[in-house]
Amino acid sequence: MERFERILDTAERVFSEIGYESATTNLIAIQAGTSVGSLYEFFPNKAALAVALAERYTNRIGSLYDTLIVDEPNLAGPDLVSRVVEALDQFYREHPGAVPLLNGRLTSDELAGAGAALQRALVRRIEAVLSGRRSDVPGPRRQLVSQVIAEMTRSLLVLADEVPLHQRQAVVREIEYAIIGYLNMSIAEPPDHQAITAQTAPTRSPGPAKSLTKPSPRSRRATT
Amino acid sequence: MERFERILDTAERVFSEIGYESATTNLIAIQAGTSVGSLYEFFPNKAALAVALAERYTNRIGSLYDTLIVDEPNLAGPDLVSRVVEALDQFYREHPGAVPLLNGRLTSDELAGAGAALQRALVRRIEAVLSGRRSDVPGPRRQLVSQVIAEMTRSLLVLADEVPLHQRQAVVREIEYAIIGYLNMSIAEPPDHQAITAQTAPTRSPGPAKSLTKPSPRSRRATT
DNA sequence: ATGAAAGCCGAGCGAAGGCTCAGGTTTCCA
DNA sequence: TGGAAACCTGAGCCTTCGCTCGGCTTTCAT
Repeated sequence: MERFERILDTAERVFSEIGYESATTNLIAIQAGTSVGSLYEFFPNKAALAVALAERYTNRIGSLYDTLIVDEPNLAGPDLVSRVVEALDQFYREHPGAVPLLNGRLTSDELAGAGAALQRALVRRIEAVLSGRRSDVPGPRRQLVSQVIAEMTRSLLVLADEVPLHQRQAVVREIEYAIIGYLNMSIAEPPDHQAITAQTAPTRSPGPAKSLTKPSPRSRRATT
Repeated sequence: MERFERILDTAERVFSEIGYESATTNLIAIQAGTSVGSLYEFFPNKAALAVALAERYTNRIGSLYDTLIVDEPNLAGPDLVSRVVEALDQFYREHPGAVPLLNGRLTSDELAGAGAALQRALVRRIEAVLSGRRSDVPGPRRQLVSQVIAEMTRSLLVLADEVPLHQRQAVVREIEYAIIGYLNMSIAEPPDHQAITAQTAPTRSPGPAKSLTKPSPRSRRATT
């Protein structure tokens, strides 16, 4: 195996085991069966290790999306959401180091940028799907909705990752409900042919805002 | 002003300006018009500053929730969501330091615990509201749903905080749609009288999973 | 006025760890 | 086999803070 790859894989393991901050370049080098000196032949500094890792993850996740999204232009929305969310969950299960690295649980500097890059890449892909399927929704709004979906997915997958293992699948399912529910609420099919023409954010239109989720009268408690 | 308070307020400002990691205890002391020595009279170490700050924020946000939630047992769901989300948004606008401090954009150790404590407190409150209003939903599921709502709120408020100022309000509105949409999807009123009796997670029930969000046939693109 | 107790100060100690570079080892051609 | 170029090594340099502590200043009772 190439030295470069071996160092990077070791860094992945060490970071995921003890965290980026606690990991020392010396430890990574030794665990990789080499020395700090050699490590610094390949990586100009410690952060570069994390950045390289983040890029590797980002590329893989990007491909994942492309496989799932581009290849299935006819899949129903909810099914597509399920697929993508479950694939991402699987990816994070297989690469536990990716969660803290890409989702900012570590100090700022160049690392924050790596996580942000992944988010941007995903937002772009979600936006592409939305454009293809819901051209009735104005562009700027599609972008906003894509950002929100990407963020919901990211943060709820982190939650799934933190929750006890036997609850993980349940949380993942909730992510799907959350995304579908949000889509229904925010860019529901126009009531009549093409009613929605508002700009970025329809001042109050999308949600009928009926007293959904309100208790049925009979079950209301006598509080007071 | 008490020395203790002045130091804490200065720490709040310095942390929010240059971040927890970059902030040195010397700088905080000097900016507070005192010396490191005195700072360490009040706080046993640097982390204690952040923890004290986090506790102050947590208490205030807790009260905020209580004011909004406990006092309004009859408000319709969507209106309650609006209120809470907008109040939280306002709080974060007024206390920019609270966002990174409570939402983990900083290194682990005792700080992670502070953010987690806030989340737990909020989950508990959301769960209380849900219990009062939707006693038809099984307890464990209410807890899961509460966790998801708390997490959505947290992460999307962070997004609102990162987005250009003129988009902030739009993102906040999306948070409301997301929560309402999720509630509709995950714990919709039982179709008939009380159909849902499943345990933690109804294997596939909540979402009708019809092809919502699918394009109307006419607008489907010709992507091969 | 005086002494001592309480409070405050900040130079600098010590630990941690990222990174360097002088020297050692290996490779490989002649 | 000689030798030199390429490669590898890790002891330790050097910087950066968190935190301490010996001494200075203020306060206040006598």
